[in-house]
Amino acid sequence: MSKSAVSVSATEAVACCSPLTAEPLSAASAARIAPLLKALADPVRLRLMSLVASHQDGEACVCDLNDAFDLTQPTISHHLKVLHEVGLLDRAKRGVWVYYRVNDDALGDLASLLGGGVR
Amino acid sequence: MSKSAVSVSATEAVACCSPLTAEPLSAASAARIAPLLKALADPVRLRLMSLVASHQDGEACVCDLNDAFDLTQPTISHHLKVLHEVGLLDRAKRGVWVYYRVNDDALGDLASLLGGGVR
DNA sequence: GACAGACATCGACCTGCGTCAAGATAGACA
DNA sequence: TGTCTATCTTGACGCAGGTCGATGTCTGTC
Repeated sequence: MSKSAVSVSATEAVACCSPLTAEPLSAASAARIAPLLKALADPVRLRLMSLVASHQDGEACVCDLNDAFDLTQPTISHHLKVLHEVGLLDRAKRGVWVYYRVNDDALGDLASLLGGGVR
Repeated sequence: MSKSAVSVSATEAVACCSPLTAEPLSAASAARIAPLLKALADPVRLRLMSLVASHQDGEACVCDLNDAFDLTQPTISHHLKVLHEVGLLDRAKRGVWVYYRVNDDALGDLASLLGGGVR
């Protein structure tokens, strides 16, 4: 699987040479990774990820997230959808409420790509 | 020209903040970090970073980078400028040629933010 | 069955970004 | 000094993306 460009063994990643710096990225790999970064490259979505991740039990209800921003509910819903579509957030509907949870694997892979995460 | 010192220290921008999953990110912190991610959130710039980092001696000339893409030289120059302005790439002009080098601290701090790694 | 609340989707507006062609700048060399 | 080469800057175009108001869908309650 070509995903190896992203999910490189974290133990091999050293401070001096992260996967990104180890060898030239192929155009295909770059095209696959860029959307993940683009999804994170927004202040609102960055805070959403952080809010969800640091929330109790690691998951947060949309109603909680709405209150943290001066934005309308559709806008928050849109940002959550973007994060969900790239795989950074998982969705779970329980009754009337919808809960979001951070996908640690996806986030970890990105960290490995940039700097190796483990130092 | 007097506007050569546009670039900010990417290290300062990130170093202030704890990992994404530890506690909610402030709006100010998110606004500082998002531009860094946005600079990386482009397939061309992702490959440029990778090409520069994995090049001999860790630095690459613009002429080398142009050949790796089906884009015009001004477009490559534009992308390099974006990466330089957020502090992800360092610039050095020697004679006619301009060499770019990856700022490892900036990349490492981004990775720490995403992966929760403590330095 | 009808109503109310939580969340998603749709359509529209406006800003920002990637790209290119053309011109400008700076160092090297005769 | 003048010319050549390598690179950067400017201006313009088209498209993608963030935001909002209005509307739709689903679930639980009376």
